[in-house]
Amino acid sequence: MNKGLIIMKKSKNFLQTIVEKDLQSGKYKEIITRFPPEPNGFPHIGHAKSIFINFGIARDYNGHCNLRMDDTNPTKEDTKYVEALKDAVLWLGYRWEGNIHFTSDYFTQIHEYAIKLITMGKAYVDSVDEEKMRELRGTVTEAGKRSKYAKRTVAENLDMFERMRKGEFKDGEHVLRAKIDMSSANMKMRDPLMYRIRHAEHFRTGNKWCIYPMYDFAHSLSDYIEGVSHSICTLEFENNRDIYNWVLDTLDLTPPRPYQHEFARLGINYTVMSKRKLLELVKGKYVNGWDDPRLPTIAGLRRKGYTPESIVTFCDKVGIAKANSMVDIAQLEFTIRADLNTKVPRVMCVLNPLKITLVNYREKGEKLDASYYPDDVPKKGSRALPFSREIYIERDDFEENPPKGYFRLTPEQPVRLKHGYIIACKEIIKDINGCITEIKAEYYPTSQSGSDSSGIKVKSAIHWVSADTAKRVEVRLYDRLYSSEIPESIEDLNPNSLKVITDALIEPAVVNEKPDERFQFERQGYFYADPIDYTDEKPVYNKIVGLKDSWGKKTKVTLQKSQTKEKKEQIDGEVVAMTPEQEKLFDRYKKELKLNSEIANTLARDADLSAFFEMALKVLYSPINLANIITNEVAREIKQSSKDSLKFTPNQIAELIEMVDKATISNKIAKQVFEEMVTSGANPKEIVEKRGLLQISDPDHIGRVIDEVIEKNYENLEKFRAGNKKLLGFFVGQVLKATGGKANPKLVNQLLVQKLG
RNA sequence: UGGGGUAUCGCCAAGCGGUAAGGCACUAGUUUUUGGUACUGGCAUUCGGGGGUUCGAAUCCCUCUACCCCAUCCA
Repeated sequence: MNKGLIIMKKSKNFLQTIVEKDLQSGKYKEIITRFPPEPNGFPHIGHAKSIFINFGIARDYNGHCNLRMDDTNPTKEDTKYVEALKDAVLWLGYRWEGNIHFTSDYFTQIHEYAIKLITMGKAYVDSVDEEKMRELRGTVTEAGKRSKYAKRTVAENLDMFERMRKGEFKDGEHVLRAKIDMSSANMKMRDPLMYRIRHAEHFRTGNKWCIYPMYDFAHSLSDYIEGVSHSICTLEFENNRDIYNWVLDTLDLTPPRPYQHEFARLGINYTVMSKRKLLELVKGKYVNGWDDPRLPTIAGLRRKGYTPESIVTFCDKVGIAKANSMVDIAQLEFTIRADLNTKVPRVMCVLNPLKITLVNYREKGEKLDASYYPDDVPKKGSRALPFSREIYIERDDFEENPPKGYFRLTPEQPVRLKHGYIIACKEIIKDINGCITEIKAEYYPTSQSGSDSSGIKVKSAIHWVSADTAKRVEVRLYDRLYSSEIPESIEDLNPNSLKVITDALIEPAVVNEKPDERFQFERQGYFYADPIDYTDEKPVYNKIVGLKDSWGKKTKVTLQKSQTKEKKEQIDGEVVAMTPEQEKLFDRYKKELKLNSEIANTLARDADLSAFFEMALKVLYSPINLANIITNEVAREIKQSSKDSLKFTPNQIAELIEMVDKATISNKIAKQVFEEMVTSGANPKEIVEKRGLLQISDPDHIGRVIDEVIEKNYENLEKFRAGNKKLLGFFVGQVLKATGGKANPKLVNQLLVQKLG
């Protein structure tokens, strides 16, 4: 892997956090991940993200990553896709551990696990048809029902399952289902299918099996069999996590076992990523095959000229999180530009030629020495660049009636030929239609690049080729595939996504010397010698990406974005009404105990909470403080664990609040103490005593600490005095930190305000 | 509609009670024989909305809203 270029992000993503925690706690001694695609389509940049995550985490934490083909559906999968998947991983620079794995390698073991589940009474053979099954499954709001076949005995199930395996039944006649819960709120848990009959030839196991395990069953077990520690997948599998856990838990396997974690899949605007849509584009010949450079497939990106490093960098830069997101294609384009900028030679190629005759130049040409790299790219190399009386420049680089701010050649404005001379326009030749066919110009003999003594100032240097030696080449200009940011259908395709120029003119060294396969065509963009269609007779270059073009942007009609970001008015929904009992409680809390409405409301609506509160209140009559901590802190713990497993009691909470009331400890400390009560179940007073958490309310003491803090943070003091009042919080924090959180924060605040003035 | 998720700048994304990181995009300027690159500066008084707790809240509590996923014998 190219070490120098890729600078990885500093901040950790949530998966790395999980992995580190698991490593630290000793849950796993090695991190094992896997990249588990189904070989039923060509990998795209979304797969690259998954590859980056799985292989990347394995590498970062000295573990390993398996490449596993999830081949449980013989009717869809094919070996040609496994080759494409292998290529993608390798090309991106990753190596998998050992051989490639296949879920089909585990069919025998998975089958045994299925039998075990049947024996445990946790799985059964169902024999209803598809339609009936759907009906029985219920809906998201209504519970489902089990079919009558769920009552089959273990022996019967064993027998039926064996007959399924032996091929005694036709497709769809029977299935094996896990016996979980037909009324589960999670639809995925309503007795999910484990096995179905498929009399089809599998590309690896041939006709050995006619029953195949379903994803949920096979995937969890394959992960387990491979010793995977972190099973990382995309968000849409969140609901499947319950089955994943169910399978591994009920089988009671020897630990350690894998756990599933989900991240958001990659979305990029102006393109599509779904297998279905990609297939449609290829099948419908909207593009030229899976490696069409306009496609976001790995093969396409690769053929277009993207480097693997740039794609890995891109994956790293967009980050890994759980929010559905749509990354701007500009981000990808930036990454490849940044990569290529420091790597590839600059050459000149004229896409749309305009002939220039240098009327004062001699008949015989000359060779100019031209570096392949600009000064800011630390690479060496140059070529002899032919120059002659007749040259071609880009049609865009001449304007008869230039707009304001135009830097290139005009009747009045001279321009430099990159690596060559300065020229000035003398005469414009037009055809009968008024179309410019040629420019007669003069060159300044003393203006040669590198030894210019002409003293002429030009606004820009343009690219060109010498007419006698230029080579004709094909250039394929690619633009984004879709013209709409979030494409819906074929109608959104960009009709100009491919523009082929068959007669571009390139300087000869590019095809003769072939200094590289990727180039920057000076002032235009990065190009790649097409790996398939390129021949010495007919060189073909693909446009990888254009250069940033701030002139083009300026001249284009500025498409205005409505910058009036009017805040959308948010309509609040109805809050569920209180029951009469709750209402009564609410009134008492509010009127009698003087709690504020919000606290009273929360308390009154939650029976567990109010019960806890009432008990604490009997011990200590300090309704407001008690209610506050109970609704804001205790509530969380009550919600998480069932009431009885709480490690602390209402008595202890009362005890804690008593200390707050007496100003023995501050609110801040009270929260700290509470945290410890939650985990250890110790008595609050003991905690305070043991850890010496008594509040410091001595102004002199605090004052001394403040002075120290101010001294250490002189810069911030300046800023504060200059008007950055937010910094007060910073100072309070520092003082509190210095006293181990024990200083009385109110006092700290007061004193700080005085001292900072 | 039940369940599971997610909301921090135009687009990504850190942040885990104490000064709202960073990148892309945008923008202004410097350098430049690429209108490129590089460099410098500007880009969130505010974290989906509203309340509450706290000396102090993007972070804790309550509540509402929006979006995504789940009712394939696909993965």
